[in-house]
Amino acid sequence: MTNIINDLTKIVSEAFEDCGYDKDLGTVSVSDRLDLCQFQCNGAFAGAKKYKKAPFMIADEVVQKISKNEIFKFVEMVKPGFINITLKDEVLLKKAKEIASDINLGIPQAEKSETIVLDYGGPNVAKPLHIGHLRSAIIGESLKRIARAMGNKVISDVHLGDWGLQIGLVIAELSERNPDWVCFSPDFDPEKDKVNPIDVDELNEIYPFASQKSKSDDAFKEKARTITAELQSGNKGYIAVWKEIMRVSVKDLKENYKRLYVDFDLWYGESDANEYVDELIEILNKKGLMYESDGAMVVDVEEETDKAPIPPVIVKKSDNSNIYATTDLATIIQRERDFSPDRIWYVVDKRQGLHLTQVFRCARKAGIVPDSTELAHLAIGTMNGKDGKPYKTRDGGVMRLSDLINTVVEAAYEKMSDENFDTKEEKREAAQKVAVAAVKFGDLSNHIQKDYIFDIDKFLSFEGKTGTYLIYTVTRINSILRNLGVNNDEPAIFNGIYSDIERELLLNIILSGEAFKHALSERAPSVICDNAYRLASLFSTFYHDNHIMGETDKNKQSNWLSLCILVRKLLIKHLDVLGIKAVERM
RNA sequence: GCGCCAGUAGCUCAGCUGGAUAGAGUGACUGGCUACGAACCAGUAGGUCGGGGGUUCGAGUCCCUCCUGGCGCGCCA
Repeated sequence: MTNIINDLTKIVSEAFEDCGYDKDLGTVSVSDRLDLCQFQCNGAFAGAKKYKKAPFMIADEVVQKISKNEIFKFVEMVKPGFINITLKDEVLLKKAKEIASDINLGIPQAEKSETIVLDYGGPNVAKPLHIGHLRSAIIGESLKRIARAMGNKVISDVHLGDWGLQIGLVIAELSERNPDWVCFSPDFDPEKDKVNPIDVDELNEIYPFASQKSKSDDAFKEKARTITAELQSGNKGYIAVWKEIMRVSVKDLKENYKRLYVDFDLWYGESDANEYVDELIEILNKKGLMYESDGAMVVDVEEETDKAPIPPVIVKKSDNSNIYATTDLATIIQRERDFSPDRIWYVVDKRQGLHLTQVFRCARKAGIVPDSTELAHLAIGTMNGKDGKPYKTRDGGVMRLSDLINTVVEAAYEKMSDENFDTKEEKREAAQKVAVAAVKFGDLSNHIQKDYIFDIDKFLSFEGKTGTYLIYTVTRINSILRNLGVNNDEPAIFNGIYSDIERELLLNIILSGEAFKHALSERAPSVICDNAYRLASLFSTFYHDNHIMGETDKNKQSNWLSLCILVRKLLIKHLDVLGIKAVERM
């Protein structure tokens, strides 16, 4: 499956070279003036500087060289030096046919498949998911799917926050509320003693309570710190209650992520890196990187080119317990050992930028990953309220993720009419998919690293550039195919272009592979959102202008049906990598 | 204080390595359902791209400077 932009670039580059110019000038891109042409090359401008020659003269020479190529409807020089290209319709039709019969629908496949560890989600155990967790989860999920769709191996890891002070706080609070629990007794024996069960709702309530308490109660805070340190060094009772917290919490997290169609290959957490901590410390010692400072053990990570001082990274706290930098570094050792990844991506809030910079630098200095392994922080922006500050509900709390989803599901359910469904269950299921589409598209269409305003009305609006519009477009195609009894995967017959809008739609179909390329290289699901919307929007115009079912010219009709089938498949593919499911009816 | 990011239509945002007439959605106004699903389509109005310098044949995009906002800056994650 060849790529049209590459093909054109090759032709134009060779022409530049034949004329005695640098071939790199021949880069062809999609035209930003579709009224003038489909593709353009602006290399003559750069060439003009280099060769001290008027750009139109260079462009003219290049155009002369390629004007006879039979794939062009026309290729021309436009002053002051643009090279404008438009392809013959047959070329577009042939390309569309290739895409329709390609299992990857023209999505370019990696020449060399890479192994990518993708770290996203990052929820803390014992803490319910709130809307602040939405972004990392669905952006990470989408990047995973995009990378896989392009032929890479991706291992996703939820990387639970399960080993730090927050666990110490929860255990401390549990021990104050339930001093009689057997796991808090000094003679606790994990072999024969059974841990008391914990209720998920109580667990969800405890963390914010304990967190608040530690701010005013120093003795309690100290207790939590001690428990954290003892847990990390293997206290049997604490380990047992920790396991119970994990069991309850992970079950709850899994249910929540499942509703969002977010899933992970690995449910590892910070605790899983624990067994690599000694090795980490040994490496840092052996290389002489670690030294004592104010009672803590630290590693310098400053570099000469830094514009601002970067503080050393703390790898052991003064009480010898581990901090998140420790587990993050140990986790890198673990990942390197298990997967030897080409890349490790962290889909994490951008406010952790400094921390990850420190960790990455320390990892490089310690040599725990090869230089060729990319360590990247895919920084995500903060979700703010309409006042520009981190979002709070009316009563000042945080909104649970499950509440957000429930609200949107309800609204979607109300909007749908019963007659489209045989059963209530079917309708409920569709409402769930529509709601996820609305929420995900609403978030993913924003740039990942930019802060954005959380506005529940935006997620509840099912009109315009929304996820709902995309699946609505699919259901309209479904209707036509259903009414005519046409199979979804009938072989494509592209026998002509009967209107300008079809030409534009075909061009967009052919260029969709570029969007995937761009989305992966920029790690930007929003590029997929834009392309999906453009496809759906062009299709809608075409749909309004032409009545497919009533068309009497059978050639035309079968051509249009092929277009419907291909657009449907491609839209579903776009939705799939966004983590959105289409529906038959809505 | 230092560093990073941002400032584009009433609102929310696109704009790829500088290129032709700065684009969407939404809101406002207008038109279109006795043809495949109107959660749709077509159109109108709305912008000195934060201010000021500079580089360039050409700047929303690059450089300098100022203003405004957000975030980060050692034992939380």
